[in-house]
Amino acid sequence: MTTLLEQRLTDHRIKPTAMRLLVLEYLLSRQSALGLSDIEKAMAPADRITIYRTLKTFEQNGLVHLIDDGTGVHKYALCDNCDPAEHHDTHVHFYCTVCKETYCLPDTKIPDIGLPAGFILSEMNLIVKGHCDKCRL
Amino acid sequence: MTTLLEQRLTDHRIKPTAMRLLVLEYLLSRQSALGLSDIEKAMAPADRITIYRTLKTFEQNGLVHLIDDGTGVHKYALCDNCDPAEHHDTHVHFYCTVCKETYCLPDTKIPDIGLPAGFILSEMNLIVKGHCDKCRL
DNA sequence: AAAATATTTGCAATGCAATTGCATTTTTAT
DNA sequence: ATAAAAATGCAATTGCATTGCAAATATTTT
Ligand SMILES: [Mn+2]
Ligand SMILES: [Mn+2]
Ligand SMILES: [Zn+2]
Ligand SMILES: [Zn+2]
Repeated sequence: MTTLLEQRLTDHRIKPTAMRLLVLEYLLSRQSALGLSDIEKAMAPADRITIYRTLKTFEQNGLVHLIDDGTGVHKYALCDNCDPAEHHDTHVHFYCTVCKETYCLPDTKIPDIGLPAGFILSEMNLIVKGHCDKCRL
Repeated sequence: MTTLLEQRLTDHRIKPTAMRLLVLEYLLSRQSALGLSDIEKAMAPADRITIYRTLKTFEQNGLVHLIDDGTGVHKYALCDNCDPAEHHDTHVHFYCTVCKETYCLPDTKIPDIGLPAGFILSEMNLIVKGHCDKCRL
């Protein structure tokens, strides 16, 4: 018998170890992007480095994507439907300056940009800061 | 008598010290955004921390803006015409993966984004990666 | 099942860049 | 000239990502 969690890992060619199942389960339970320290706290007393490598494996296999939200801390969020080979997470990310949470906005795509002549685009990262829907006045 | 460099500092309520004049002059001489280490090399053997604080002062007074280009190193570039009080550098930044230089694209503004209901925008940062005009194949 | 191999994990150590504390020097005001 | 304020230089700290390596665990081969 194989659970849904296990299935999700094996679909991305990741062997389902205990740690990996726990991390995946935790990511699924949260709706915002998480930093390594966040996950570390939830997994205590599991080793930080193991979680780090777990997330790296997830990222390399298209299960999570890495978000640079400008805080200096890498955030991780589950991919919607990325290939094990290639990511295609081209959505905007939102950082709430009140609750300090980082959200994926999967339906908000980064618009095309007209670059000066001679500039060739390969990737884009758009991060928006402000107040999230839960932090209104 | 007061030089143009001195004028530019005093216009932003910054007292023109030797170090500050040198850093400003160097920023003017380069067309890409610079990291602290870049400037440090050019100012050798001047102290790194003094340069750091010089740049911080510049930034606080609207003379330079700080760019987070995703490399993990802060980059500094002269502002076009910012108030001493408030920045309004809403342009796109471009990171060339070949020459590793970061460029301001002052004429390429970040387009408006439609956020989900309840999200209030306060700032945006768009960084585009690719090949710059000097690094074509 | 036992041995050999490959993978995963845990701990220690490293590296890198931003940032701060504090004493010293320099500048400005009295 | 003296006192106050600002700028500088050095040392130290912090906070993160990242790697080396040995121990533990899982997988494959005999
Ligand atoms: Mn996302
Ligand atoms: Mn710029
Ligand atoms: Zn919020
Ligand atoms: Zn280039």
